[in-house]
Amino acid sequence: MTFDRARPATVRADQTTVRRANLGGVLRHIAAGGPCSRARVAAETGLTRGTVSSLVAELIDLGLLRETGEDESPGRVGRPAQTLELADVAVAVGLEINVDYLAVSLEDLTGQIRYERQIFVDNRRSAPGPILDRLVRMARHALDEADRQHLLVVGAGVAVPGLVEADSGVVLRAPNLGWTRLAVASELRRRLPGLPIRIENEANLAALAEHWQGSAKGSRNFIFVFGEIGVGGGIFVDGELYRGAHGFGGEFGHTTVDFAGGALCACGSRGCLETVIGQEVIARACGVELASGGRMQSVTAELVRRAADGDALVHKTLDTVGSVLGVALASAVNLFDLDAVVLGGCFGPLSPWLTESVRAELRDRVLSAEWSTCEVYASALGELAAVRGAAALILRDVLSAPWSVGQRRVAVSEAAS
Amino acid sequence: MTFDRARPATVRADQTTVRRANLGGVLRHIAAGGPCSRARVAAETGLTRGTVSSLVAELIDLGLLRETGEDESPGRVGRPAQTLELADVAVAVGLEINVDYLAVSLEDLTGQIRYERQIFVDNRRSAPGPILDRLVRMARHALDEADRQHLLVVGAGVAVPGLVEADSGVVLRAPNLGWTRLAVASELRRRLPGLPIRIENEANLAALAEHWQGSAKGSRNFIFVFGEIGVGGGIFVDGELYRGAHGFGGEFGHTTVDFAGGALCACGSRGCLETVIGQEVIARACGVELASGGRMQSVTAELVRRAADGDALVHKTLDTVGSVLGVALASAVNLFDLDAVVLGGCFGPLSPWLTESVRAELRDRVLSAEWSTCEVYASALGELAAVRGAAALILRDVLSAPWSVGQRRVAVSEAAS
DNA sequence: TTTAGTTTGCGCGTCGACCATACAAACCTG
DNA sequence: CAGGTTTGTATGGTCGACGCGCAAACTAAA
Repeated sequence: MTFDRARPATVRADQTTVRRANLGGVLRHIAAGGPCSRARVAAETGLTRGTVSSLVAELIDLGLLRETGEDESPGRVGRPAQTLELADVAVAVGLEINVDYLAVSLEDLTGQIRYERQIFVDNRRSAPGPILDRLVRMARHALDEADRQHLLVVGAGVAVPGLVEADSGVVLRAPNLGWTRLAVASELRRRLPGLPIRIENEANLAALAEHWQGSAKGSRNFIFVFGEIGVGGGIFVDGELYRGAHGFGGEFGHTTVDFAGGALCACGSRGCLETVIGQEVIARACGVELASGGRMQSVTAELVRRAADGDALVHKTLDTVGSVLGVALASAVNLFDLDAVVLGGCFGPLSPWLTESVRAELRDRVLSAEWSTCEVYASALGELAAVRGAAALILRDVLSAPWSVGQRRVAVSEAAS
Repeated sequence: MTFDRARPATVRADQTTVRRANLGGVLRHIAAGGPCSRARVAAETGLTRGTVSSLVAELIDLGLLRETGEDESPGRVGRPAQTLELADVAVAVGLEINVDYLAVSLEDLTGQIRYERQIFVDNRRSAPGPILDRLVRMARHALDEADRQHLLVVGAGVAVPGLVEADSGVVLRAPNLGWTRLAVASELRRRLPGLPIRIENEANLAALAEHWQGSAKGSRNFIFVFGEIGVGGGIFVDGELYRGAHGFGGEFGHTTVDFAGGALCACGSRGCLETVIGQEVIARACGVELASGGRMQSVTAELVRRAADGDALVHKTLDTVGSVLGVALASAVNLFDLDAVVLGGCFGPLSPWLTESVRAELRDRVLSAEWSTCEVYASALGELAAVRGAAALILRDVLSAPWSVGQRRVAVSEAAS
């Protein structure tokens, strides 16, 4: 092969590299460990108190930290510590485009939701343009609300149910919306100039949300499984969302589970996991009618009701679903060496009747099960996961690159005008 | 969950961090891009010529770079450039423990093999102690040879066919050797004091070797599939070996391919890929006799011979093997978003009769196939892959942390005495 | 042969960032 | 109220990269 000298192997390191690394380090330390004094940050990071003071001053200046009075613990000797915690001024906009609804949220660095709206529309019947227009109107309302609450908007994340090329922000394929090769990021940037925007797959973002504020808060390596009409997946590796070479990673729903053929999948292939344990398939197997145009949540609710009532057919079906899911998960866990599984989408509410069979398969089939058990949890965020993840995507950017807030601030104040 | 403040979120950055990053950056730039002048390195990395001079001086001092005369290209104006290239002084020891042989090698930073030995022994019949003793004797011979060639040994990597806990250097399970919970790293360190030693799974190391000097040289995201009695896998993500939470990642051979039950696997589960396309299974399906105690390579050779002769049964079997492999690979590619597959072990020589069906399944089943094709290659290193990977593991450490060579040098001169 | 032009590699002063140290402020204890 | 303790800030020192200038070495052309 030929070497491309154009792309340098590593970016050159610099004094500013050091400063940025430590700025981020201190901020993340407080974000992960909770309120904390300068002296304690210094002791725990290995930096000097002086250096920490300087870094903290800059972070306060950026609007990311704030001093919240003195440490009041009784019996403490010495000069009282000034407690530092995350400021709740910086917020990100979360946007979600889904098959039967649009959603927007405003979430601050501490994980508090400051604003939230959801409207139900059948996006299968609309062209992309009007959908994006409607989404932008919702985003503008959120920006106005941020203004009213004197919040500092640092960017917007967008969740899309499809294959997203993360770098370019192009949705390559969203089968349930009927989209192909749609440049969502640039379309939105044109309509919301100055606002940093990132697009991601909804399952990935739901995984991010579960890691940010949900069931996977303590886990650095887990898979989030997202049951809807299709089955999605989002994988965390070493505390970071796994994207892969082009950002297509984590496509768990198209794991082959029927090697002998199987039903035709929306992806064009056969025997995919989602043709066996997709929500519609489960509903049909349980004898639950799918009202045309009816919302899928009501189907899930009906399944939960019957399962709770002890419906034998539902129990049997869910046992099988759990087993198939567990077997497919075991293969993924063997490949990724994960320590948790989070069940989301329709699998969340149904988890009481799924986890046992999932656990059993993981126990039997994961090679390292003897030395590291892989836990199974239900989603803590439910339907909100994807929107929250969309906001969290941007908030995590802030945590990893706090200095960027300087530029973001300028950009957004222009966008609001 | 509770936060553990003990482990700092990020290591603190420092001026030495900068120096080290740039030291590594310059070294890797030359390693990846080939011989190069200081001025060119400066232009391509973004560092100043002065800074590059200083860094290069230190790298030459460490024995990692050398000046090799002037650039002789005719018609060049200006002062002639002094060409820099990797020095061939720093070498790593590669060690391999396998079922029916032990191997050792000495490989320098440029990828040249400076020494190599392989002895055939049936390690299934020996206790771990004598095996390690024998391996250590082979390693000592290699160290002597390094001394004779005036080479600088920077460490040793060890390939083991089993589940390895990378951090601790404990082999948790090596079914074909009958090992459980064996602290290989510390055993070897005791016998070879002062020599930095790292243990890894053989498939992971074979993947590393293919990336270092083999078929996957240009690919940053690929899976290496290793067909032996069992089926192993090694995955590269973003140019780095993927390890996962505990170092157990990449266990591709235990992907479930028979959801209806299937044959019992050595791992205790059923329906694993290796029960369907393991080398013994293939041989049996092709009607090739397995001489008890005979070496597996001869079986592969026989299969290749028959396939080349046009044996219909072999062709049909390999078609099926390729399809099953392809389907399992497609699931892995959907999860990891890879852009290449490398077939190794017995799949390497058999690849002419496998790749087509593997490619077909990937084309049909990989969700992103339309936008990023996943190439299929045969291993370039064959049986040597794992030993070479073991050495490469250490050599990559040197590339990513060149300053550590200072300490390594001292350590090894003691070990040699 | 001389002169101009180009490129390379090195030396020197500057700047930015962290460290070590010292010190004042604030609190507890007796 | 004095002494001890802890916190946060200020000051000089060191380290590493940057920018600039310069000598060296070579080509091209008069």
